[in-house]
Amino acid sequence: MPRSLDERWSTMKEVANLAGVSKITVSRVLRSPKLVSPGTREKVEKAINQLGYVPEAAAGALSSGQSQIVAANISTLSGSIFLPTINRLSSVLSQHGIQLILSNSEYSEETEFRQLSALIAQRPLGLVLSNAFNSPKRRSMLSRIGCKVIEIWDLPDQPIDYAVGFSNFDAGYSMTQFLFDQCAYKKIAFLGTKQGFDRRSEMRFQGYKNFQIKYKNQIRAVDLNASGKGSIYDGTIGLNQILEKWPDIDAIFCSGDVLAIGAVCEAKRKGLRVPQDIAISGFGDIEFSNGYGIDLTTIKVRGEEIGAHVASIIIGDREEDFIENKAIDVGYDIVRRSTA
Amino acid sequence: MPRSLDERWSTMKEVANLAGVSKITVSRVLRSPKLVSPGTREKVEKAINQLGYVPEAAAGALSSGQSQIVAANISTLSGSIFLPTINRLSSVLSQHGIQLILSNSEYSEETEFRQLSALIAQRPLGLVLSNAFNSPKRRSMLSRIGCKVIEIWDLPDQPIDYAVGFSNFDAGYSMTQFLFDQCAYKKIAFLGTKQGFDRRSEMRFQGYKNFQIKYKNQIRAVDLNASGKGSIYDGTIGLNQILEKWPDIDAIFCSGDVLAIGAVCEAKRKGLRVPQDIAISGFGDIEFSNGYGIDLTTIKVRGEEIGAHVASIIIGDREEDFIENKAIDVGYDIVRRSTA
DNA sequence: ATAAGTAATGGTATCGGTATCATATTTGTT
DNA sequence: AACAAATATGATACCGATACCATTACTTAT
Repeated sequence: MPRSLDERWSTMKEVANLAGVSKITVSRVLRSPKLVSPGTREKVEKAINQLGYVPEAAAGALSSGQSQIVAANISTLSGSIFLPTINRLSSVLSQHGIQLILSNSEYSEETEFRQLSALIAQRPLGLVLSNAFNSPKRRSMLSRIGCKVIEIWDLPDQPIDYAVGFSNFDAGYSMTQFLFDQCAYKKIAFLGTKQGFDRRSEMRFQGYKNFQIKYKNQIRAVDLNASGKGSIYDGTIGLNQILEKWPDIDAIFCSGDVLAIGAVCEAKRKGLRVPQDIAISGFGDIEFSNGYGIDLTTIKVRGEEIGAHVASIIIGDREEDFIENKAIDVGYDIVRRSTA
Repeated sequence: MPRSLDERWSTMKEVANLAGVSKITVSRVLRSPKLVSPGTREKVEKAINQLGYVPEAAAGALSSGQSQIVAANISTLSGSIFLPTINRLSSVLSQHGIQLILSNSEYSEETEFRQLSALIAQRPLGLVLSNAFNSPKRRSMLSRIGCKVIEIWDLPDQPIDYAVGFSNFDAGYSMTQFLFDQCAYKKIAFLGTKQGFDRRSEMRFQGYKNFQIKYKNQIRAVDLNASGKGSIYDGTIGLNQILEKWPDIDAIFCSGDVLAIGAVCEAKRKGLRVPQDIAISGFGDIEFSNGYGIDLTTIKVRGEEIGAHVASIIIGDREEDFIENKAIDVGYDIVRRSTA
């Protein structure tokens, strides 16, 4: 039975005394029960239950030089794009008794550096980072950390350690190709926000551009620098800008779903039929892209899969997969719904 | 400068040697610099930078009996309802050098118990719980933990320790009253999911019921037990069930925004005008309630505020507020948009 | 029968900080 | 000038686990 507020938690020593064994035997019961004879194990387990003993992680970490902690620093929590990844990661780790420390740099490099120090102080088993575009300073800091560093959501050319994600360039290229070949839209525009802090949208634009150049199509792109948020409202603005500049386009590839949804709403408001008059596609497959009468054609990112891979890397149950290449490309899916 | 992979991180002792002082002085420079003379402090700081020293949290925690960790166990991450709270909490704590461990019970009591043990092992400064409805077993487990236990998002009758949230009962009552008095809808139905694992919806229903009884209005409620998810699809089903049972109703109060959005879409699909033919309100003010051509009338929960209060409690910068009552009611806002 | 091996357990040092108390120096008071 | 108080620093023990090596009791192989 656990103790009241002002008392201390019982220690391994106390459990050992109660069970009539030594500390180290208690430790073995908890960490490698196979080394302990069934009889002894039972005595110890009984003592543990009786005292409500919960081992102190700090002591174990200090002694073994190994914490049971994984730290994740992600650039944003609000947009909820990382949620499926975090969710899966947290759930798998939890099954292995590993805790997840989450910190959120809110797209600020300075904040990230400060937080990184705090995370290093925990001597985590692994460090998960969503901000895959590394400055040299950041790279050199991270390469010396001494735990598994896993960059997620994007595939940098040279992973610091491991990377799990997909290529935004490919995604941009594929969607353009899909619109052009599969759906037979021939005049495709790109609508995006160039956010200084998130170059992924830019990579998708490069994919679009590359396809267009390859097939000698005209590049029509509107860059919504001003807002930089990719909001629904931006989508409405963007649609109008594009129609003004190129009245003859038949499809718009938006760099994000929220933009796309804004564009769809605005198109409908103007009396345009989607996709007959204008087709619109997005990126991300956020929770609300499907339903609400929107039913967006988009690219689905395999967020959960990323989380599962990250967990595997940390737990170390599939080292063999990484002998050649420490980067895993989980790919993406083009989901055709009714807007394109 | 930090070391390469196979080396150890430098220790406080090494910093002390390099600076020509004792360990404890280094510790003071980091924890209470005011106790150290400026000259010494400078020497030590120089040594810290030179070695790239980052203190080991586990050792500090073990020695002081105080980790710099707060643990949060929330019932779900997917719905993103807790995100603003977690986000704010994490950001304030981070400024104080406190890390947030997040775990997710996925609405399973068994999982929660297992995770709670793992969290206790960290000897956290505070334990934040979203699952405010306590079984006696859970209560007795939690009351002995020995750190600040903070229940969030709801206000239990008897907080274990602290509570920050709002009354779902009041919210249900207020919205019904608002629809009845302010908006002058006289035949109001309630559409909800009774999820065995989340009794908050049920509390809102009780609020609705109480108001209706008080004003001798007929209680019209449809309970979508089957799905239990409160999905968009459930909303469409629910709307039809209600219209079938009570064709003359003029407003529906949905227990959640997603349900409400489903109901709005279905109403429009059937050619009903919202709110003229039927008014619909939700609960939660999720990110997509506003926009998408939905523009839902709903109850906005002050999630960020909850996070801020929780952080204050943990940091302990406002003990005075809690002398009388350890529960903080942050309230909620009724947001009138175009669906009611 | 003896050497070698395995299983089960324990003793002791140690991880890297902080608490506590002690000491030395400086400053302030009357 | 003498003593108290404040400031600055250090010595030592200790937090609660695990690592490492040692020990004992039994097996198994030759």
